Amino acid sequence: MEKPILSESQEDYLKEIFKLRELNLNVSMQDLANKLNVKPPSVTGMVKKLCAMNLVEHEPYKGVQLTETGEKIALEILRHHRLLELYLAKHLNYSWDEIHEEAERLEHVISEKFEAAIAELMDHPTHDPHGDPIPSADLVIPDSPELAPITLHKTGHQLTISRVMSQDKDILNLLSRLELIIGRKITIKGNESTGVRLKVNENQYLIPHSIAKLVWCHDDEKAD
Amino acid sequence: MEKPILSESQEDYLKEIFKLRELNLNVSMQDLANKLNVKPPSVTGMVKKLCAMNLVEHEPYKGVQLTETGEKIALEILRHHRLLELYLAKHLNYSWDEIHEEAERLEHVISEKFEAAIAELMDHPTHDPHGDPIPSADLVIPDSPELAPITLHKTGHQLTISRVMSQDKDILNLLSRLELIIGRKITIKGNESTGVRLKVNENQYLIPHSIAKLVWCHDDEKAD
DNA sequence: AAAAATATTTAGTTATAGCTAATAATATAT
DNA sequence: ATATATTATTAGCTATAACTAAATATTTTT
Repeated sequence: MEKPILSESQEDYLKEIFKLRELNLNVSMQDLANKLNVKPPSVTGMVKKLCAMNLVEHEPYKGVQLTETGEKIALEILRHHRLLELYLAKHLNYSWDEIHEEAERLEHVISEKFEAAIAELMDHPTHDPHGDPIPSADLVIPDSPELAPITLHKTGHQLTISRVMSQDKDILNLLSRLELIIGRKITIKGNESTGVRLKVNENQYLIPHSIAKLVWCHDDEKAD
Repeated sequence: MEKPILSESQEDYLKEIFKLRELNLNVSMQDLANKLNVKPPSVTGMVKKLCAMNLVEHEPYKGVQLTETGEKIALEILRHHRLLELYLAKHLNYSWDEIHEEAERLEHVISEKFEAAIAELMDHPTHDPHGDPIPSADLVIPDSPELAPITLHKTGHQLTISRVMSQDKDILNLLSRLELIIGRKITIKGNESTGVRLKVNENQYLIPHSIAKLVWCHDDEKAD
């Protein structure tokens, strides 16, 4: 079965289904409509089309999921996106909060050649600047260390920030002003009703749970 | 007057009108249809739309031309395209014949930030790998030395290849196999009915006029 | 088990940008 | 000046991917 030619819109649907599936158990039409900024009837129409192309399967009220072919395509786009994000940051001096938008547009138009060229140039990286894993050229997602959001880690342990689950400019800006960036070592000082108290480079902050749960860390004191 | 938001298709129309205007005196609907690979009625429709947006002017049977605003946009796209071509060649190891296609897709989606970043990185270049002038950031086309196609130069004079008027893969491949590339010094040995006899690096070739007229040169023996 | 709330689909519309077939306008050649 | 050829437009169609309003199906709550 050769690779079908898809519109950018269709690629976005596949990508979103993949990303939502990683989080939730099932992906509703509503979920998709929200993420893609379209109305539910548009989703019905497109999902129907993708079903006919054997890229997704859909059981009403139970969820949408990708077929093997659909997943391959989603991973391809995700690889483009994440390679591009890293490339923009490393080679074109983009800041953390600028890379997502640009990659979002470029991911659909770069050729295999372009993909290979930047991957090569960066020595086949496995993670992008947000800590998201970059699917390999043969579309396998690399293993990541065992991660959990700050909110689920034990008080007192030293953690390494390894992934940030947001692409929102304002949130990313806030996090980088607080120095809560990939690779930074932090310690949880306390978990209060108003938020989590952190020690970061000798400073202490209280950050709300809504922010804390976006920051995923590795526990340096837990052998695994 | 702020910059209108255009579709990629509309950008392509403006770009083609600009490029054709550089060559011909007037640009017919047919010319546009040919270059853009669409049928004449599609051109009528789109030109009408662009007229309404004050980006082009059209007198039937006399030609289409860009307004000032239209030209600004065309130059912007051309700048994207040519910067990208050079960038792909210099930083991602693309060969001469591969850059055009990729740039054709990327030119519509890169941001001002991306444009500025690669321009900066390459130290604000004035010409792309085909010798085409790159409009400056404020959209002025840089001066080029006085150029003419090989077919119009004098026999015996030493010439420097400065611009190649084709984006066709096969032609570019042929030219690079003959070492007829930007910067190469050549001498015209004779002008025959079958073609032009050239000396290139100790070798001599006879190249057909159809190819010779695509290769534009500067006459090193003529002071200007 | 019925009512209410939520989720999904259907029906019909819009905009963009192409297309073909046929017509009209202009330019060129006899 | 008339006929022919060329160029351009009109009318009407197609596909994609959105949309709204209304209807239907399912799940959840009471």
